[in-house]
Amino acid sequence: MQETPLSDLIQQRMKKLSALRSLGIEPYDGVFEPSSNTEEIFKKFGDFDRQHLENENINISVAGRLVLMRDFGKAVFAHIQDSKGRIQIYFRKDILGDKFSLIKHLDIGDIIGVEGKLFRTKTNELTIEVHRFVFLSKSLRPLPEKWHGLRDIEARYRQRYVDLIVNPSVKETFIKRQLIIKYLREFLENEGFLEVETPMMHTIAGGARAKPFKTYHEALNMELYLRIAPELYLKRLLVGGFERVFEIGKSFRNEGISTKHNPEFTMIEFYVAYKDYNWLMDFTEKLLCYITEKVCGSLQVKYGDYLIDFTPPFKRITMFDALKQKGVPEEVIRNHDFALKWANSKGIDIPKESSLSKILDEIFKEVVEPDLIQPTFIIDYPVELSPLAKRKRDNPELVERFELFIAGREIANAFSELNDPIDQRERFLSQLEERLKGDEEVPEMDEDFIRALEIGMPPAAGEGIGIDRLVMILTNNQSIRDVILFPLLRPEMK
RNA sequence: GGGCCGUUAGCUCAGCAGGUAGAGCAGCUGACUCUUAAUCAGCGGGUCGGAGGUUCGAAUCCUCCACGGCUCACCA
Repeated sequence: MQETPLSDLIQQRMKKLSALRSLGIEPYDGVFEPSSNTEEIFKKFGDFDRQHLENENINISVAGRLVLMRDFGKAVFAHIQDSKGRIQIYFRKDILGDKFSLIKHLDIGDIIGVEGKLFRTKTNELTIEVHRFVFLSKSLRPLPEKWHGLRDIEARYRQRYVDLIVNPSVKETFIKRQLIIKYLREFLENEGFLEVETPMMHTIAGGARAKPFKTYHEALNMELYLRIAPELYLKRLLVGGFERVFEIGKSFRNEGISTKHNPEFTMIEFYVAYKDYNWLMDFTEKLLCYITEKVCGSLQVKYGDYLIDFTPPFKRITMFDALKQKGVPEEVIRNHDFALKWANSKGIDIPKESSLSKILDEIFKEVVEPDLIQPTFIIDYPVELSPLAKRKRDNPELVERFELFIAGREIANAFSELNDPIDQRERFLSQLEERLKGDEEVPEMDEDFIRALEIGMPPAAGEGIGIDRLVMILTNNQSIRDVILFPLLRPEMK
């Protein structure tokens, strides 16, 4: 980090720091164990009226950051903030005596401990009358303004610590994020799933189609990739005899950054033996209802201008029917040349040499996806788009796969897992042809995964859910960066 | 990567027919023992993101660069 030249404001604070030291007070060495926190205080004493508090004579201590101060000369009102909230504190000269003069060395942002009597002011605010206070950490850098807070988006991401101090809704979002993951885990554990950890460093970046990050292991003299998905390892565990497994963790994709994409993102994948994608759709509804109800207290959730309704059952429609409903003609769905012509006529960009399935996928993204606001399962995708999914018995050109869309975004992707090793090898091989044509997003052949399938994997259903995107919806945030504590940014210029 | 927009005091923002920088909050000094965006009086604070250019003169106009935002492209 570069050294910022010391501004006047910082120098002022340095002076106060040395003034305290010359008085024998070490502002970083204070020892203080609060007896309570702001949440407890309001929970316990929030209902006590003035007289009741007076009669009880409640002595209490809290620690936190000074966030507001109103100086009246011989009395000072302030608010301190701890992890749970804020409470007003009241310093009086006639109570604190000599120590009262130390208040002039206090700054907004300092962390202090206070002990004293709980009372209510004339305006009826629950307040601590300070009998003793301790410096715990002197703040040398001024915090943003009390009224507008920190607005600058770049500063909010770079200095998330400041953002968290001054913008309460940010803290709420991340508390909710943790709850979402907690209830997700709880639901799966109650359903008999085992949580596992599989490698994040892969020798072959498989399980999805994406450009990986490369890294290097010195001792093994070997190039490695950060995983783009945990899928192939989790399925190895099905082979090994675990029947219900899940993993919550980061995956990494070396692609563009947007309000919906961060290079590292959190995903859950879970796998269930002896079930198929139909079972999984019901299960997904239950899972999302459980989380939404617990975290939001309702199945209806406001997201931007929308009211998302998680009440099951969610709409289910095949990919082709969804296209037809949007006015895509039958012959376009069946015929490559018609499809290409139709896409071009609608101004949809189609990469060169795209197959019919790819063209339909592009049309789908353009025409159908943005309108999938309420939770909707799109089912039965072309086999070519889904190299790890099991074919439908009655139509081998399609696979037993669904994607769940909410608010126009893909939230989950799931399928009945392909467990035929010969079919799997053939699908990898046909993908490899694309790789030879220069598509570096196509993974290399994973021979060990094929070997595992050859040992035998039970029929199973598996699903991946983008946690960040789910958190966005349940916390009403429009950018993925607002649900990731430290989103990736270029380094600061000096 | 393309297009559009932004970057001015610690923070939030004005100022942009080109004339040499302002407010509020925060800070400092003073007054005030029930305020809560406390109030009142006074004071200090800026390489106007960086580098070039045009001009007698640039925060303001032009070019390039950096960082960010939105958007498009990319994205199983």
